[in-house]
Amino acid sequence: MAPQQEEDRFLAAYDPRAFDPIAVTVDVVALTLREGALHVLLVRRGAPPFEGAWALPGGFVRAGRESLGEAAARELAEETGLDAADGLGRVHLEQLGSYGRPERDPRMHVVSVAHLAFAPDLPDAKAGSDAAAAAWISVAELEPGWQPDAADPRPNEQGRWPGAHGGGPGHRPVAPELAFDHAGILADGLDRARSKIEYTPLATAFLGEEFTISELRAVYEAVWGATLHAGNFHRKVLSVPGFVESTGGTATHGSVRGGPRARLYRAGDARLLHPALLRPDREETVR
Amino acid sequence: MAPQQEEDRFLAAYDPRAFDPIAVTVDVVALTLREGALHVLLVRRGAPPFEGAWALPGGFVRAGRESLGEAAARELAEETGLDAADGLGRVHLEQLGSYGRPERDPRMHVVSVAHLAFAPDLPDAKAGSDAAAAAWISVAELEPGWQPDAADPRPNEQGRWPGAHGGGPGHRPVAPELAFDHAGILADGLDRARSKIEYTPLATAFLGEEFTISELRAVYEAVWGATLHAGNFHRKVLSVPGFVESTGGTATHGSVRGGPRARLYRAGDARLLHPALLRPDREETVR
DNA sequence: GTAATAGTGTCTATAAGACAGTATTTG
DNA sequence: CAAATACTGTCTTATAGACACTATTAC
Repeated sequence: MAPQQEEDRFLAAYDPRAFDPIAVTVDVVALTLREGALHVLLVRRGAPPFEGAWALPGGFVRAGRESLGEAAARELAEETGLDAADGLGRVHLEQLGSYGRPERDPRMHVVSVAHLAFAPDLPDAKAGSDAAAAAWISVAELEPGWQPDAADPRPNEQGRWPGAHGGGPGHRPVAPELAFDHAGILADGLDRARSKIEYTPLATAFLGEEFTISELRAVYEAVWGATLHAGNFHRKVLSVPGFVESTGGTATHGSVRGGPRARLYRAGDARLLHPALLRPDREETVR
Repeated sequence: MAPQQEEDRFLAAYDPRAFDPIAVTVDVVALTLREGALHVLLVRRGAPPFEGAWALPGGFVRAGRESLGEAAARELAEETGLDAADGLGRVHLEQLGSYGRPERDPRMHVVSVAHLAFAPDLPDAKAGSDAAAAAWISVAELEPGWQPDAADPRPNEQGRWPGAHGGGPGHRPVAPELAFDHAGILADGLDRARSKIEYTPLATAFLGEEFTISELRAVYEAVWGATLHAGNFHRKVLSVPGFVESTGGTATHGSVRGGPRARLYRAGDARLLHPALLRPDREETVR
C-alpha cells in the first residue's frame, strides 16, 4: 500500500469525515399482483439526471435519523399513499442488496441499498414530491425475455403505459430503459422473489388476510410465469406444515366460470417451508 | 410530510451533497477451515472507537474509486496477505447485506456493506495498517449457543485466542464482545453460509483445487456443526449433476487412521445444486 | 492382526408429478 | 345442461436416510 494511502487510512480511523463523501440512498422493488399479473412500482423522474425516465422509487437516507429499512418503508409509503396505519404493516419488506459502482450515478458516488417489497393489491400509486408520476407497471413488459403467452395473464386494461413511450391503443409499447442501474436491480429483485416464494410462505404477502388455495396458486403462476397443476398444488400446500391454516369459512361465490365455493385459509406460522415448493423446469437452465 | 422536509428533498434531487454525510464502509465475514473447524478472520482494533476490541476486517470505501466488491476484496487482501496473483482469485466473495442503524457507530452515521468470503486454508493472518492484530478465530468459541461436542472438532492448538481476554493454557476463553454490531453481522454471515452450501457447490471454495469426497464432507460437518452419514453423503454428492467431477487421480495416502486411498475430484460447472443437499434436523427449529 | 475408512448395495419412508374421478357452482 | 372448478384418490418415479457389506490402507 502506498504511504499516502496508509496516511489516509490512519486519519480516517479517527475521523471518517476526512474521506470524500459517498451518498446513500434506498431504492425499492415493490411487487404486487394486479389483474392476475405481476406489477412493479415505478416513478417517472421529475429532475435530472434521467429526468423523464422511469425509475424505482427511492431517495436519500436521512443521516442520523433513520435506519435503512425505515428509509425504504418511508419511500414506499410516499409513493403508494400507504402509511403504517392502513396497511403498510401487511407489506413484506426485506433488504435486497447494495449497488455501489462509482459511475452508477453521474453526479457523484452513490451507494443504493435496494429493498424488495411484496404487497397485496394496492390502490393506484400517486407521485411523491420529487417524481412526475408513479404507476404499477406490468413486469412482463419490462423483462427482456418476455414470453407473451407464458402463464396466460389476462389482458389488462390497467397496466398500460400511462402516457410516455407511445404506441397507440392495441400496440404493445416498447420496454423503456430504466434510470441508473435500476434495470439490473429489478432483475435481481425478480430473481429473489421467484426463489423466495419457493422456500418461504411469502407468496401469502401478495394476498389479503384470507385467501383460497386457487388465489395462492395464481400468485405462484404470476411470479414464476408458469402454469401449475391445480390438484397437486392444492395437496402440496396443505401438506406443508405451517404454510396455511383453515379459517373454517368458504368463499361467498364460486369461481367466475363455475365450480364449488373454495375454502378459505390464512397464512400459517411457518417462516420457512419444509419441504419447499420447487419451481418446475429449472434443471438445465441453471448450470 | 413537513414543508421543510419537502424542501430538503427538492434540493437533494439536484445536489445530494446538500444532505448530511453518511460514511460507507465494507466489512468482511471471511470463513475458512483450520484443523477441521470453522474459523473467521478477526482484527483487533488499533484505534477508537472500540480500541482493543475484536472486529470484522473492513474499512471505508474509497469514494469514486472502487465498487463495493472491490473494496471488500481489497480489505480482505490487506488482512490475509493474499493478492489477486496468489490465490485471492480462488476465494469466493459475495455481498451479505448492509447495516445502517444510525447509532451503530458512535462517531457518525455509518452504513456498512457486509460481505461474506469462503477461503481455502490460508496462512496466518497479518494485521493491516490500522489493526493491532489479525487472526483466524474458531467460530465455535464465538457463538452463543456453542455446543462443545457437536461434530467433534479436533482440539486445535492453533485457534486459541492470541493474547487478549486471558484464560490460561487449557482454559476455554470467554467469547469476547465484537465491536460495533459485528456480532450480528457474523451471525448473519454464518446463517448465510450454512444455507448457501445447501443449494450451491460453494463448499468446494473451502478446499484446494482437488479434494476427496471425505474432505468435502468435513466442510459440511464443520459449517453445519453436524455429523453426516459418510456413505449416503458420498452417493448423494456424486448423484448431483455438476457438483463435482472426477480428476481420475487418487489421493497419495489413505486417511490418517487407515482406509483405502480416496479418489480425487474438482468442482464441477454447476452454479446451483439440483437436488439440494438439505441440512438434517431443521423441521421444528424453523417455525 | 485390528481398526478405521472409501465406496457400493439394498431396503424403506417420503415426496413429486401424472392422471383420473366426484361434487359443486356459474351461466 | 355444459363447462369450469375445488378437492381427493391412486399410481409411478425420484429421493433421503438407515443399515449392511467389501476392499483397502495405517499402525
